[in-house]
Amino acid sequence: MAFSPVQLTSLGGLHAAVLNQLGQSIVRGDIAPGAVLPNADDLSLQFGVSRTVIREVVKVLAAKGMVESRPKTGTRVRARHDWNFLDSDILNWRFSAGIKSEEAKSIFELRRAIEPMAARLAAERATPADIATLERHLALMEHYADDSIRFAEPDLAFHQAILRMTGNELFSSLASVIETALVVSFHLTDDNPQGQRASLVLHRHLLEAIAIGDADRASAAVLVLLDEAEEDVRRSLGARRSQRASG
Amino acid sequence: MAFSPVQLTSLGGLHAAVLNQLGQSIVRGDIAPGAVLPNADDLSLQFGVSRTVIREVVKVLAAKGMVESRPKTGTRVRARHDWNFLDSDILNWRFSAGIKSEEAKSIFELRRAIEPMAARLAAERATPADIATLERHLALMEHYADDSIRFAEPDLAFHQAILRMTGNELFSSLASVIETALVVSFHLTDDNPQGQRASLVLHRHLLEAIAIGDADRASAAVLVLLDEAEEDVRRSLGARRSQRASG
DNA sequence: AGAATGATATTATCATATGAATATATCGCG
DNA sequence: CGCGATATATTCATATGATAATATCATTCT
Repeated sequence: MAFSPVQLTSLGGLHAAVLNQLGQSIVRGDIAPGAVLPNADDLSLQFGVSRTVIREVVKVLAAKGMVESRPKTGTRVRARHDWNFLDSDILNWRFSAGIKSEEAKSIFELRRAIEPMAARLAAERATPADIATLERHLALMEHYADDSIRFAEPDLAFHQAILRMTGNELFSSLASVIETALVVSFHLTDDNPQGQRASLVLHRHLLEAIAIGDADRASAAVLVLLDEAEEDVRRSLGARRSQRASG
Repeated sequence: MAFSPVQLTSLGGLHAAVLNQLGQSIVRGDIAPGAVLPNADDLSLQFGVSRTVIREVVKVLAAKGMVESRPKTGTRVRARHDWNFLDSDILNWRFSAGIKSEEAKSIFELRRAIEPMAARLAAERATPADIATLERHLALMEHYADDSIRFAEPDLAFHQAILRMTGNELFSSLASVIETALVVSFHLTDDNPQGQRASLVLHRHLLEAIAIGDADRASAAVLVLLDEAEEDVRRSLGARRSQRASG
C-alpha cells in the first residue's frame, strides 16, 4: 500500500486532502482492520506533506473511531464495529464511489426507523413558521420538478427541516445520513420527471399531515415516501447492473 | 474565559485532556456559537501545552462540526445545528455533569425510534449464536440483579448486541447514544433492586420474541422496556429535584 | 463614495529536536 | 536450557521556532 503526493489544489488544504485519501483507503479496505498504517515518517514521505499534517489527520481518524495509535506498535485500523458510521466523512468515503444494493438497503432501514418518528414529533410541535418553511422547500421542488439537478437541494432541505422541527438535536444530527441517501439516489437515477412528480404528491401529503398536527398520518406518509424512494433506487441499481452485464 | 493548565496525569495524554476541557467549555456554552476561541498561542499558554497539541485538538473539534478555523479570523464556534450530537465525546461532554429532564426525554425519543426497529431486524436475522450471546448477557444481569454497579454492564451489552444483530452498521453506531442513556440513568437512580428485577422480566420477554423470530412482539417488548426505563429516570429526576428543594 | 493597496493578525504548514512508552532482543544467571 | 532482568530500537507524543498563505481592516488614491 503506497500513497501519492497530494495536490494542494484540493479543496480545504492539505489536511483535508490527506484525510480523504487515508480515510477512503481504510473504508475501501486497502488497509484492513487490525493492520497497521505506515509510520508517521513514511506517510509524510508518501503524501509529500509534513508530519504535522499527518499527525492531525491521524488524530481525526482516531476521533472517528477508525484508528488507534500506540507507541512502538504504530497506528492500527480498529475493528469496523468501532467506526462511527454516522459520521458524514465516513458516509462520504463509503458511498461517494458508488453504492451496493445491500448498503442502500441499510440506509433505508435506518431512515424507516428515524423519519417516521421525526415526522410524528414534527407534527406535534410544528409552528406556523415551520410549516411555512416546508411550504417554501416544497414550492422549490415543484418549481424544479423537471430539473433533477436543482430538485435535489430543496428535497434534502425538506427532510432536514422535518428533522429540525423535532426540536431534538439528536435527530437533527442524522441529517448527514439522509443527505448521503439523497446524493446517492441522485447520482444513481437518471432523469425521471414523472418519478419526481409522484414524489411531489407524497411530500405534499406529508406536509399536510404535519400542518394539521396528525402525527399518525405524518408517520404513515413518510413510510410511503420511503417505499417509493427505495423502489426508485432499487430499480436504478438493477438497471445499472444489467447495463454493465450487457455492455 | 480562561483555561487552567492540564495535568498530564489525565487519562489519554495531554491531547485528550485539552480536548475534553475545550469540548466541555463549548458544550456548556462558556464559548457561545459564533464566538471565537483564543488564538492558538493563547490557548497554548493557558493550557500549558504546545501549539502542536492545541492544533490537533482544534482539528478534532472541527471534525465533530463544533468549530471552524480560518486564517486571520481565528477559530469560531459553529451553530449548534452543525454539531454532531451523536458523537460519543459530545454526548459525554453534554451529560457527564448531569442531565436535564428535557434532555433525557430527547434521548428516549431517539431510542424509541431506533430500538424497536433494531429489535425487529434482530428478530428476523438472529442466529443461534446471537441468541446465545443475549442469553449470556441476560444471565449476568440476573446474577447481578442486586448489584446495581455490575448490573449496568451486561445491560448495556444486551442492548448493543441487539444493535449489532441488525447486521446494519449504521444501527451499531448508535450504541453510544444508548450507552450514554444507561450511564446517565445509572448515575441517577439509587439502588433499586425491585426495579432491576422488573427490568429483567422485560428483557426476558424481548429475548424470547427475538429467539422465536417474532419481529412484532420484539418491537413491542422494546417499547415496554423503554417506557419502564424512562419512567425510572423521570422518577429519579423528580426525586432529585425535590431533594435539592428541601435540602 | 468606491476601488485599489498595503499592513496585520491568524491559521496552515514545515522542519527539527526531545521525551515517553513499549515491543523485541540481549544478556546473565540458575 | 529456561527464565527473568536489562538494554535497545522503534514508534508515537510533545515541544519549539520559522515560513507561507490568507482573510480582514485601515488607508490611500481616484
